[in-house]
Amino acid sequence: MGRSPCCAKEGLNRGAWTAMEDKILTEYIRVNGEGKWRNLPKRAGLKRCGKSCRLRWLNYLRPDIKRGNITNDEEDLIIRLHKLLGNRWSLIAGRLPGRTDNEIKNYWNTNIGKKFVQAHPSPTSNRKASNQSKEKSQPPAPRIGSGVVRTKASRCTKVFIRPEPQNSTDHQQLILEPKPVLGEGPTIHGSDCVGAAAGPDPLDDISPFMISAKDDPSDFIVDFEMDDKFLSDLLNTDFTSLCDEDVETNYTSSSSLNSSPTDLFSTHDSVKARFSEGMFNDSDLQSMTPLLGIEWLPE
DNA sequence: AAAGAAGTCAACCGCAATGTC
DNA sequence: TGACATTGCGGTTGACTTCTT
Repeated sequence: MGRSPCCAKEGLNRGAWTAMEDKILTEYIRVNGEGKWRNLPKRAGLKRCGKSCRLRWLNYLRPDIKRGNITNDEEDLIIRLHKLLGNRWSLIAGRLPGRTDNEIKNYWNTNIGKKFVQAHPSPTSNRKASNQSKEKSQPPAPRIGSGVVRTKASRCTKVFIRPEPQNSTDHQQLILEPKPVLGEGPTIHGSDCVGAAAGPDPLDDISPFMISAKDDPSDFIVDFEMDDKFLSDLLNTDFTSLCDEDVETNYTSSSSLNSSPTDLFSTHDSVKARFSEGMFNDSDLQSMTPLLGIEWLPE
């Protein structure tokens, strides 16, 4: 009973891939396409686990992988997306063409996270170097109750067409009939809506790589209901600057002593979380919109 | 120059979501 | 509807490289 292992472990190669293995895998996928990872090693003649093949392809061999350093624009986008999505690296990577979730995860853990610790040193960050070395691979403490906007909505209620993405104050709101997302990707129901929005999705609004609606009329923003409030509102905030304010606020409170750097990094997350949890009524929400730097859109 | 510390990143692991029968 | 298969994801590890003393 129970789950069978993804592959038999006996006789399989592990560790770094050789150039020959890369070539075999690349050639096989070029001819047969991606998928069927479980059977791929046998068919391709590789002594590798299917999962390993998939990972190697996705993170290294894919032709559209972008090599080289993360640019400042990309870093800024990663920060903003992480602010919004938390450690959902695949979603973040989806906004950075050519970058993989593994690459972004590594970059975050080795660069960005460290920068924030240095920029906002906390009492808990003054650990001895020896402790840091032991904990260097430890992930940030789970952000229990963090307010990362979970976009896992149950239904799509409205669609926004935003003529000028940069202008957050006078965007035109067109309310259309909800419609399922067709084509690739999961459906809206019971799925992660950010991932579900194949192609255009709410995050387009903060991506420097986006195609504007002016250029592509099909680039509309699907906005998911969060107890009458909408993700697009939150997306208009400058999360990075909010973060700085939030850090200061957190340091003045005694509770911050037990906070990890990533706790402090979570800007107004608790407020945003309550949006999705329905803990605020309309008047609460309206009064808080200046704090969040968002605009109240009356129904 | 050598040794240890620290940083980087590819790869692995386990789990959950989803698909299929 | 449940069991199993498949896929995808995030966390973690460990080998290798670079830096510091």
